[in-house]
Amino acid sequence: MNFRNLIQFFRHVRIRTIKKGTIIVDVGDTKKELFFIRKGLIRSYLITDEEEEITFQLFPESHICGNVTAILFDEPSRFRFQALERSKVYAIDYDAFHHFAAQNPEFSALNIRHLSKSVMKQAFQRVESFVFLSPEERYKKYVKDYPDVVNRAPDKYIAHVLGITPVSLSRIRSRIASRKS
Amino acid sequence: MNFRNLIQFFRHVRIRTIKKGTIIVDVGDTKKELFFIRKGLIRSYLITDEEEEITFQLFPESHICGNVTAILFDEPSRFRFQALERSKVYAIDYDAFHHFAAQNPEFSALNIRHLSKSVMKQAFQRVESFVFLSPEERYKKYVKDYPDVVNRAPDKYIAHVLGITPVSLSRIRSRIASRKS
DNA sequence: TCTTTTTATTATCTTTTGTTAATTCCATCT
DNA sequence: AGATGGAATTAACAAAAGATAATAAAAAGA
Repeated sequence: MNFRNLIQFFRHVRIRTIKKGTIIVDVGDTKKELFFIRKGLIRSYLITDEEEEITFQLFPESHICGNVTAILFDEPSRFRFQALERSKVYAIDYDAFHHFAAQNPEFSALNIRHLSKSVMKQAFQRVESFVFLSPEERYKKYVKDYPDVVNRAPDKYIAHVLGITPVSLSRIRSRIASRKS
Repeated sequence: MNFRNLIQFFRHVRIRTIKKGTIIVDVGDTKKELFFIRKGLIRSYLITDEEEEITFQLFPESHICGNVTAILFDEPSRFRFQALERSKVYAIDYDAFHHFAAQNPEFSALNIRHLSKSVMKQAFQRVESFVFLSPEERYKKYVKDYPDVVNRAPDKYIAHVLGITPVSLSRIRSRIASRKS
């Protein structure tokens, strides 16, 4: 990659430091923005009619999150994305970056097809975990796959990600613990 | 689209008629093949260690199915794809088609980015249905989204797609029916 | 540090699901 | 039409999950 390209690259990728609690994508946002998480933890969630927040996903280091609804379906975001920790991310404007990456093959490792693959892989594995595993097995798999996230995010968030209630997750945990002794 | 392109197009897209019961992708297959379903119904499933078949997904008309595992992750298929009805499909060799489509912008409506989008949209919506909906609500949504599939595929397949047992699905159905009267 | 607030656990009760098996229903085949 | 096999329903029981509330523990803020 030459110097010219490097400059071009950084025109599309901004480094952002995000304070804990900051909302980086809000419900209704149409901006096609992607975030590569270098440090920190982001959660996506939506607010039900009963004003309850339901966490949909948690994104730790080296994961990609963003306004997928806008990027893929041209619809405003139904989710809100919030930093659970002080985070550092690469903020990427999808359209500009995509256009740029298409003209610069050396960005294949970062290009949009690779991004979609990683996003898709996650989505597929998640569907599989719902179809093939019980809630308890799902929790165990999550702990195995994201050991750090489990220690950094509140259980109530983890529970919703797994499709169960926080109370149920607490019971699953105590069940596992009691079986080990 | 000119005549030359049309010929090129059909070099990569084969029209296949599939007899009921035929397996079009088997466990272990590495061939990167996609199928656009023109007529019929395909199911994907895997076989557990206890020799039990668990249906993962059902694909009716105008849906796309195929060896996504091979295409996205370069891994052999863990699923088997079988025709539940006599079906007609467009069979597409992914690599060849992708290469061809990249050079022919007029195929944008059929190109691989559009295919991935549709596949992704489904995966996302499915994850959401597991996170935000109860089994009963999930079933209702499935009936709404795929009314024809519900009438054409056995309940035991639908149940696994929804992440529940056939017995539980039967109870949900009778529950809904009794509430209506 | 002490207070306040949020989160996690536990308890109680109700509802739902899983499991297994029996029974009924339905489609297919000869 | 009658027999056969698979699918759906129902039953019975155990296990798990949802809902709500009370309590304990932990985290955040002053």
